[in-house]
Amino acid sequence: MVIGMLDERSKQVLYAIVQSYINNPEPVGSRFVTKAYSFGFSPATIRNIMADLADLGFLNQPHTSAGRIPTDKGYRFYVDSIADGNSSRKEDAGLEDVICQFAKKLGKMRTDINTMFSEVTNTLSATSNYVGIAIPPRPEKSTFRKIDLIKFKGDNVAAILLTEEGVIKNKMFAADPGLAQEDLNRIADYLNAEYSGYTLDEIEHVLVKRIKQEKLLWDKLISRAIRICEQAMSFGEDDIFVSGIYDVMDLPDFSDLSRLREISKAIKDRHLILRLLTQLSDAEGVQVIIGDENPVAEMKKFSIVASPYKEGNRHMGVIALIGPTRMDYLKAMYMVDKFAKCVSKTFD
Amino acid sequence: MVIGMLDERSKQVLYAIVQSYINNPEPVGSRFVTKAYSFGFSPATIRNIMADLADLGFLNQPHTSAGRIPTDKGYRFYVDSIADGNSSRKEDAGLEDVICQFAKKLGKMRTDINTMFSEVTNTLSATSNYVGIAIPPRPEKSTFRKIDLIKFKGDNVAAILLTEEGVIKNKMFAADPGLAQEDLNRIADYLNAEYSGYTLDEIEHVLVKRIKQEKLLWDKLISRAIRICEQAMSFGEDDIFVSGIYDVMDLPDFSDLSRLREISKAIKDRHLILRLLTQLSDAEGVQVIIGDENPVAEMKKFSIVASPYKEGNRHMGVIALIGPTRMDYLKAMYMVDKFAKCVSKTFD
DNA sequence: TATTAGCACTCTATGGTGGAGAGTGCTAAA
DNA sequence: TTTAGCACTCTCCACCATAGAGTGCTAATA
Repeated sequence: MVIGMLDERSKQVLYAIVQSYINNPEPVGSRFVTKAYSFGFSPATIRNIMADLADLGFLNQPHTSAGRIPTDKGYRFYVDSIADGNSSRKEDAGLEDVICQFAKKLGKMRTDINTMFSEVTNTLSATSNYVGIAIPPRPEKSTFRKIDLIKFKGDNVAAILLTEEGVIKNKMFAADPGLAQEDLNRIADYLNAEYSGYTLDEIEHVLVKRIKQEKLLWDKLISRAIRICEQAMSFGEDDIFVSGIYDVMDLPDFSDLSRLREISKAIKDRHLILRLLTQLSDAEGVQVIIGDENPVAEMKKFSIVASPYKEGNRHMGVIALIGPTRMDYLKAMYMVDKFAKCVSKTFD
Repeated sequence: MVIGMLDERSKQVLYAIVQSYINNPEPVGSRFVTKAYSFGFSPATIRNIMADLADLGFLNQPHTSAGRIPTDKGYRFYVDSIADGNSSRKEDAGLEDVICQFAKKLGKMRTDINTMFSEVTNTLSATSNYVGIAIPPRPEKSTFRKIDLIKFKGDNVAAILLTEEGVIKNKMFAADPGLAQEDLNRIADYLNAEYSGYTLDEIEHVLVKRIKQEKLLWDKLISRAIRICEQAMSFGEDDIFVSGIYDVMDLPDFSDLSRLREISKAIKDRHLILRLLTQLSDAEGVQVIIGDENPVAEMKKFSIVASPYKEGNRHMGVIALIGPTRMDYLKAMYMVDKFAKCVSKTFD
């Protein structure tokens, strides 16, 4: 069942069929293959090859007298061929243009990271018609820049945190009663002076350690201060950026509602996506997960094309596209790759 | 064409038909009306009444031999009847429960305003199956609490602004080269000391005035500082919170893709919604816009139920539901009203 | 005069039929 | 090894007939 089993001719036919099906989602017949791609063979020969490919599990038949459509394994072959450099991407001036425009825009844009990432996913999904996803730099991994603690009515305290990377997070929590704004200022000053330059991970580590020490010391005042520090610095799950449910409706693959329901169900649970994609964030270059290869049950009918972006050598997050298994992998991989590189560049 | 034209009996029949159609979206026949609602009349009589109602434009016939469905005008009658207090809302324990739970949750929740509003729209859309929308307090109208200016690489400056109401906004902009963090600190201190308690509107007013004055004075340093103030304080269009495209797919009204496309197109343009709903924010109580009544062309096939929320007597923003014209207006109006009141309460 | 029973009529929805078309697999010939 | 030919299968679509729901109208009724 290895690709090695296929001779050159079979590979070409398989590649052609997958490509054709990606171009328009209709079962591919032997006659069509001979016509559209001029191998020097008759439909009958192609039929034999196709029968073999079906036996090997690369192709499927919706019913006896229909053409063939690729299986997930077929798509996998296609993607691997692309990755091996056999891609013959026809120049798409429009696409180049979009990417070029986007790169310029990112270069000029002076905004916080949130705006940037929603720009990324919007452009991604609008030009690909797939669902664009971006995972911003994990706050725990990013370096502390500044924190503000501000008192609100009813002993509530707002903490606003800014990282070196431009991530701004905020939360509100209830503090001990009777805490004055000056106390908060002192605590904030302390944090800003002491911990600037550390990653949030490291800071939390230190704080937890100090809380333990302090238990022994039993100093009420310091205890209170440290507790507040801890609360102020611990931010929940990060947002992830998703866009393109609207765009995906234009695809023939989602021309019936049930499929649309499935994909929206799949992307509704952001934890799932977060977990899945963060696993990919340590890998190098563009990754592709095709249909059934996906460990997440809800996504076994879709494909994911993802690439990490980096600051220098540090892997920060992931940019991805989710679409039907009948995805234009060539385009998707190209786009995700370019976009990830654009984002990496803005971090340097 | 006034409702006054209808006698009591016609009104009852119309009300019954609209209610029935809202309950399940099938054309309502005369036979059904007599059976389900026990007026003391035969189908033939009801038929006459229905024919009259159709002539007056309250009902429509999909085709000659089908029952009647309400027109927008029919729904308008229904909504007005509800507003007149003729509503006979049957107790829905589940709904009461959701609202009660939600009120408790809001009371306990110590979060920033963003989290609160996404909570609001999520709950709204999940329990109604319509699209939930919230417009947070307009930042220009809210009172300035604190600003932070922080220098980033390449002369970029991050401005983080906090209002009395708990709105946190941030932006990044390019400042004059060579501006040190201390300068920014001084500017921020000045703003915080001088303008705390003013609304952002007022502050901008003052700043613009000072810029004009300063043109005469021609003092470079002050000029620079004021310019930065202005940039730092001017925040773009506000976010609006939208959720429930997923939920809307469960409605029979959107069982075909084209309708789904339409509504997603309609809510995609947030400026449009923002403009539309802010117009409603000065009104009192729950407002209903039905189908064709909507000035926005893209929304003429949908209905909007909206209510402003307030801090004290000041109108802050709007909470709304968008759904098909065949909406459960009774439920939607009830929910939007309650939710708006909940939100108002948390501001006090 | 208002209401109702009866009835013919209209339109939709459903299910069955048959033919066209597309594509296959197999066999036998080149 | 490749190809032409052919029987076979399955889908799609148009067509038709029928059942059913609901109407509008008319004439009878209270």
